[in-house]
Amino acid sequence: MKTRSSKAARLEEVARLAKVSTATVSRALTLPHKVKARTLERVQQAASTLGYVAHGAARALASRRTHTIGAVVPTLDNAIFANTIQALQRTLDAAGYVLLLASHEFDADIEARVTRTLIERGVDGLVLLGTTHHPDIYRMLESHNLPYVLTWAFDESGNHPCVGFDNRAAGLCIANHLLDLGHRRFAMVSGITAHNERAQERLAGVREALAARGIALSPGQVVEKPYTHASGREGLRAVLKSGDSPTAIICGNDVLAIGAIAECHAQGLKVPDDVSITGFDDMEMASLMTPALTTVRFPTAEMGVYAANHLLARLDDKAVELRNKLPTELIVRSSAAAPKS
Amino acid sequence: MKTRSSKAARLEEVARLAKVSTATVSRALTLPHKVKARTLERVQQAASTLGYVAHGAARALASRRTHTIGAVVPTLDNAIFANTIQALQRTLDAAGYVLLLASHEFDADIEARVTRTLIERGVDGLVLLGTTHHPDIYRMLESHNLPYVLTWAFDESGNHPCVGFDNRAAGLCIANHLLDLGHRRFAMVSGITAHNERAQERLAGVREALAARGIALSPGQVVEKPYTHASGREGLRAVLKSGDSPTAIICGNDVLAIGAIAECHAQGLKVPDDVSITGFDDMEMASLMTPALTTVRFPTAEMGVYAANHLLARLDDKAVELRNKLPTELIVRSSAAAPKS
DNA sequence: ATTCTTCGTGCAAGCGTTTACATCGAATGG
DNA sequence: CCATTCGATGTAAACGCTTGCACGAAGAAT
Repeated sequence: MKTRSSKAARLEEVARLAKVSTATVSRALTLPHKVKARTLERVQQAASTLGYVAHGAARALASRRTHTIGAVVPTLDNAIFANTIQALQRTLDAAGYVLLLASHEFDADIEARVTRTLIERGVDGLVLLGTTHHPDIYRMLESHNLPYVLTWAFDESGNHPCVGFDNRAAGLCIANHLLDLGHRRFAMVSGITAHNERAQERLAGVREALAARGIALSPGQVVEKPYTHASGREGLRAVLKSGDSPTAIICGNDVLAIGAIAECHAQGLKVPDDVSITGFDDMEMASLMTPALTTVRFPTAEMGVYAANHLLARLDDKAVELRNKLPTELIVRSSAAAPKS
Repeated sequence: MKTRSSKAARLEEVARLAKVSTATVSRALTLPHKVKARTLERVQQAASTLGYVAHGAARALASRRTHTIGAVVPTLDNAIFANTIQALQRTLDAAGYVLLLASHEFDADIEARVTRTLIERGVDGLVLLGTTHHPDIYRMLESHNLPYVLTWAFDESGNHPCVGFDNRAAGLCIANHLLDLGHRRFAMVSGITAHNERAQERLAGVREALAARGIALSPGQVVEKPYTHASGREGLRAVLKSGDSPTAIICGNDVLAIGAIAECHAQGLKVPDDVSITGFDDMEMASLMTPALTTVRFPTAEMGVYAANHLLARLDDKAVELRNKLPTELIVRSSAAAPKS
């Protein structure tokens, strides 16, 4: 390997040029109020003429702080996660922190491995997604005494700091909306519920609302699919084939719903005339399509901001609330209407 | 601040437990073939019982390698960038590298600042987007002798390693397609061209194709807008208002095109019957909407993979091609058709 | 004027690894 | 059987910064 950083200036050289000790340079750069104005100026001058850039590893080793926050997400391919990460990154940046990012494509073992890698690379805090995680992850967080926050999650046990939504309430809400429109024959294209309490809760909420009106979802009326457009199409075909010809199809998120609507169009079905379709999340796309999607809005960017602020506060030893449940909101658009006849 | 990592085991403790020196433990963990099988086993056993996790900063300081790659992108809110980043992250992870991510929301000064932050935090290589960057950025790359690669860019000067597409050819291609369909009255809702050679090239390509058939784009027929859905709607209104009632509107990317189509629907205009609309990028959404979007496909995930492999190869001192132009492809769908009358 | 603070700075000891170099025993070749 | 090489391990010096402590000067209090 080539010798790197061959020309990069070190603290010592800045010190020499400014005619002070390395300690003073260090202080001038990180605690400017601790040095005399004149000295500060000399140091800044020297640093800038040498193009000095601090050596993060050395700094981290000595100070035991990396000013880095790690985030582990399933994927960035879903715009809704990307949205949260974008807000997270922006908030961290404003506070002088940097984002170390990893994804695991919904695989718990990969998640454990990449989380370990992040901890190893050195993070001051960690943002996780969901409440269900490999036990190794919690063990590592524990033994490193690492601040963390779970997002897209509301931990009922109260053991973990978290920020999320009430997915069950969201499920209830959308199902009630469809019931109120007059629907009685339902199907659901859910996300994969295994190891995903968000999907579980949404489904449970839907079931609860239907049960309250004496309607049950038979196994054939629920299919589980990964959160992709293609799966939305497949899911729609599957529930249609199952025979009960539902008038309303509740999709596990907007991505599935968009796929489902595309498949309806491909099959010559009109939405919402022939069938009503709903989603969850309210991604930006939801309002732009034709028909515009009826869905439940989750303030995802706000969640990223909250996660960042939560960690920043704890790193500053400020008090913070342990858990935060952000409000969701039913967004009525045109993809769901009263059933015909 | 609380004492962190209080319980985290260090190399020395592993060494003591395994009854070897710290040097041997270090070697066992990073160069397993350098130690005897029996010793290796003892060390691994000790490391695992102590739950040892290496201290990245110390490792980085001593070895002068962080196994971290930085990426600076405009935003993750655009799915098309998220897509590249996802592929980048996945490829890096497979090679044992981690991704440090920053975004700048299309602001050159912020870009310079966050890039500096990434270098400071310690990266072995850097992925940048586009060819136009703050001079400070190139200066820092230079003085730190840092491998980097420009993405979404093809640097004609040949001074920078890069991977990208021929945006001008893409512009030519889509314009010719519309000309071949019989369109003669055009408008373009372009991205902001200042500091963005991708947008510039697309526009230039369109102009070139039109010019070849004796058509010019007047100032009123070109509006520049940020890459957001809302801007797509505004852009559409603007070009419609300009008076020439174009039969074909070329949008600077799919996001603008999606916004433009939504606005057409809102105004009661049929696409493609009343007006043809095209995009660039071929995001997944493009094929799912109604009407499906005619656009130019850019292999964005592939670009992320290439960027990762390029840097990994250079970090291994392997030879790599300096520049790579990935192929683009016209995707004909239903949002563009022959003009009526 | 004398003592007590406070302020600005320097000295030097780490921070937890990696990695030349040294060492030593065993294997190989003559 | 000795000389040479080699492989496995240990010793200890970096790596570039932060920070507790010490120190002297200057201002405040008595």
